[in-house]
Amino acid sequence: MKTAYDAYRCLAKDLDAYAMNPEMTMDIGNLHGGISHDQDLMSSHSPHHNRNAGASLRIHQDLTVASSRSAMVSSMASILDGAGGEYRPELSLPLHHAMSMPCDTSPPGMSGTYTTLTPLQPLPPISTVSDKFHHPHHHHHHHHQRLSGNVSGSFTLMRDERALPAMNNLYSPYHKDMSGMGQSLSPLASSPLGNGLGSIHNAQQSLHNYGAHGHDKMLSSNFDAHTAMLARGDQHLSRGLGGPAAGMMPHLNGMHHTGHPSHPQSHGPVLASSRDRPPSSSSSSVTPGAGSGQLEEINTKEVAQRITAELKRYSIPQAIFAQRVLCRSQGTLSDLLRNPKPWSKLKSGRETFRRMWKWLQEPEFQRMSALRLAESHMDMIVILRGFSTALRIVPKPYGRLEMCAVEALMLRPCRVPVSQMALGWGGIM
DNA sequence: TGATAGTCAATACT
DNA sequence: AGTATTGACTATCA
Repeated sequence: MKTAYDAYRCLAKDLDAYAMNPEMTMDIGNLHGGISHDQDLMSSHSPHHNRNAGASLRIHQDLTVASSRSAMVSSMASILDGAGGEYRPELSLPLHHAMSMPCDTSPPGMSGTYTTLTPLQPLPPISTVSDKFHHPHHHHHHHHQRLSGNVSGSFTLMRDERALPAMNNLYSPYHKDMSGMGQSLSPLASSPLGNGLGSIHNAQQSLHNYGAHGHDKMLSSNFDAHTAMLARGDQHLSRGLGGPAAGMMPHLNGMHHTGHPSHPQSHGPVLASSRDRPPSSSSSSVTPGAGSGQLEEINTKEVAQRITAELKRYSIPQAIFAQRVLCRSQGTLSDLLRNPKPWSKLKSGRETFRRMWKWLQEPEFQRMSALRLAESHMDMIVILRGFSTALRIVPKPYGRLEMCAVEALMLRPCRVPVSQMALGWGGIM
């Protein structure tokens, strides 16, 4: 805590200097100038139906009037409180654009390393997003705000989707007993999936970030681990690493247990073969081709079992999964998992099972990306001109402030040593 | 218009 | 805290 306090003192000192120096006094024109890089982004998205839009505006307003240290500091507090004061996952979804975001209607290209205070989007009808869900790789590198450009302004507010300890933070409460639960599913590293997606299933290396040794990491460690992982990016997908996460993938079409004869469970096929289909329902069902993702007949019972197992395995609450992956309520998910209807009897409800199924197929990294939304889209970086320190604001439910070295942020955003990045004080909320 | 499916939100339960 | 249950509501369809 002393370190945290020192960090605070450091910032306070900067802010004091800022307030005392007339030339550094924040001027609203510059303030807006500092943000204007992103105004097109902000205005191009509907802010309605979105409490985080309100949070963004509030930040803007708060910082606009902050002309002294106390005002600034209190603004930070209000940001933290206002943006995340209460956990409303149903409204915290769509700013996350990293890959598998089924609820996201925002245009691709917003999930850059630094995106500024972008309002959230309303949820689309479920039927409109399944394809996006299925092609998650296309939304991950764009609009990287150049910090160096922004720093020259008065100050900069950024949403930080890069640095995210998010994954670890999200899962940190859920890490208990990971080692024991790892046996519930086969840890096969490369599943010869019949749907042609097996090639991406090797790269589930990142699980170790929140696995057996992930839960007790400090924020700073999480930061580093995750950024490193993000930096590796797609390389993950082409490397057969067979890491601890290798057990994440479901077994489809009964092709499972590869290399793991000790697997205690025997799963039926997720995708029903043609002989399993009820004759009455087979007219629109096809055997899934590679990447078809839409027309396959899903073994709902099997999907339900595997989703249940995965949620248990990683201690992911139903509410989180339901909200962020399925855009459904906890009660709905619970019912679907416990009482899955046969595929042939489903109508629009098939979409929900498709989402579950697709989530099961996602590389682990993408799965977790889909689950870490709330924090990632509220993460922000505040950089004050002339300051060497940046504030990273992470509202509730993960509320905290972190201090970052601006230079480090600018130059090596994905490779900053943890020790330089996070001096934050936890437990502020 | 009634039957059915799908979902939510409240609430009970563990 | 997380999960299960349930009544109410809407949408769809015959």
